Amino acid sequence: MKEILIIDDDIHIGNVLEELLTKEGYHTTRAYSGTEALLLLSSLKPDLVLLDLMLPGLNGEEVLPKMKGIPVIVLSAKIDIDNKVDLLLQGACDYITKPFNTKELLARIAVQLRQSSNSSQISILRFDDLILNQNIHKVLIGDHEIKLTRTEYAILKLLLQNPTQVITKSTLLDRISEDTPDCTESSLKIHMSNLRKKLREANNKEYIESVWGIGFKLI
Amino acid sequence: MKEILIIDDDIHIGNVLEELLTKEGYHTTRAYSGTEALLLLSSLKPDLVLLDLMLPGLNGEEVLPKMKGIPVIVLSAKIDIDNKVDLLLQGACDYITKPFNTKELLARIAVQLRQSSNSSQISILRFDDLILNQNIHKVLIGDHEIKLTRTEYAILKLLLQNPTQVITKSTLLDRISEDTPDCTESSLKIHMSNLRKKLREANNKEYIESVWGIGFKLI
DNA sequence: ATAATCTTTACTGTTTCTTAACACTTTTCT
DNA sequence: AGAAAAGTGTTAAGAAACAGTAAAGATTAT
Repeated sequence: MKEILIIDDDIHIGNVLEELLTKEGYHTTRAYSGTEALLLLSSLKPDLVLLDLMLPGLNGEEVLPKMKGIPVIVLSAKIDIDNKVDLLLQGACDYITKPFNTKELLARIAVQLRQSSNSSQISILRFDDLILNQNIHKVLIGDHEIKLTRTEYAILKLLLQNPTQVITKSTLLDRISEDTPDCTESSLKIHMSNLRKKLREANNKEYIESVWGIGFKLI
Repeated sequence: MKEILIIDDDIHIGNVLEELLTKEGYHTTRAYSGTEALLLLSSLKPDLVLLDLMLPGLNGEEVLPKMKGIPVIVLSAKIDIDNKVDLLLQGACDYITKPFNTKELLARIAVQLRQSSNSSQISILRFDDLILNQNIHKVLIGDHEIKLTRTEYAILKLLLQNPTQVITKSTLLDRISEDTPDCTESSLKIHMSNLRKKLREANNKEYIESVWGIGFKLI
């Protein structure tokens, strides 16, 4: 889920933004001053920043240069063109004047996130000491590589994407159908067995539990 | 020098834009219709496109999806928010309403060019002792030149752009479809074989590994 | 028109998938 | 409670899918 940092000292506008973005499926964090934003920045690694200009402490113009590598959309009531231009040249990715239209704001956020996601994201799934690296398409336990077939990999990936949740056999079949179109319940059973065997051989440990009559889950 | 393609049927506005951008140090090319723009697109490879919406022939909305990979700023007198939002979601990077402020236009152009140059427009790709120079369109191992066909070059380039990552056959086909429109999985196999052979002959070394059922990656 | 390149066809060997068979466990039915 | 039914876990083996290469015909560029 994409993380958006909202930097605005106006509680009301912040609330509106937070609700809007949450509804849209983003995760949000609030900062009420420039200094607070900078503190948050190191721990939280937001995918995008919404920056109000009029801030207590450090103002927006001073905060902007610190946001290297993260797309920043400036929100402000200021409508001075020169000011707008300066901000854009200093590193802001976009500029929206208040009051803003919510649809447009969401669209501009989507544009920025689209652009930043183009530049190679790493996707690694973990569970306990099990690591699945989707970029290089490898599974590791500790530093031991586990060689999986396409179907086994797809099954494990799905389980790792929903850790501790029970995945029903039918959703499993559904979701791996792209990789293995004519896998049935009876063949799934075999894949499961083979997958467990490989994991067991690597670590002498059980990772996958069966839920009787329903499906499987990680333990 | 950055190349900007101006797509606008209004001679006057086009002239203004051209003068403005030229003064600013850009090189510009004009297109007066959507169809003309598409024709130009293949030969000219602009760094950015300024797109007017009201065009004879293909209109702006129809042209937009064809501009994959090139940042597009839409210029228009239309101020309908929904329309604006649609365009942004369809792939436009920014939207400026006419009449526009020239400083702001220049700033927004600078932002887009800055962003696209950040996202890896490196013209020399390396992997181990393999060097692919996009400027002179050549591949070297050490100082030995490897003569590749267009398709082989496109395949190797894509692999080099994502070193150690697994590239699926389908994305491979997608991304080289510009160079080789009707390449299928079975012909890809042959290109792969030929490419490997050439690399092997040059260095007696394997660079490309197959990931069974998925695709390929550099090792 | 000639050469280069791309796709198709054909064939071999390998990997992976599914089916079938069987032992075993849990649930359900009477 | 005991038997039948349904579910699970493994093994082994044939079927299907995939990878790699060569050669020939089709297409494209020069």
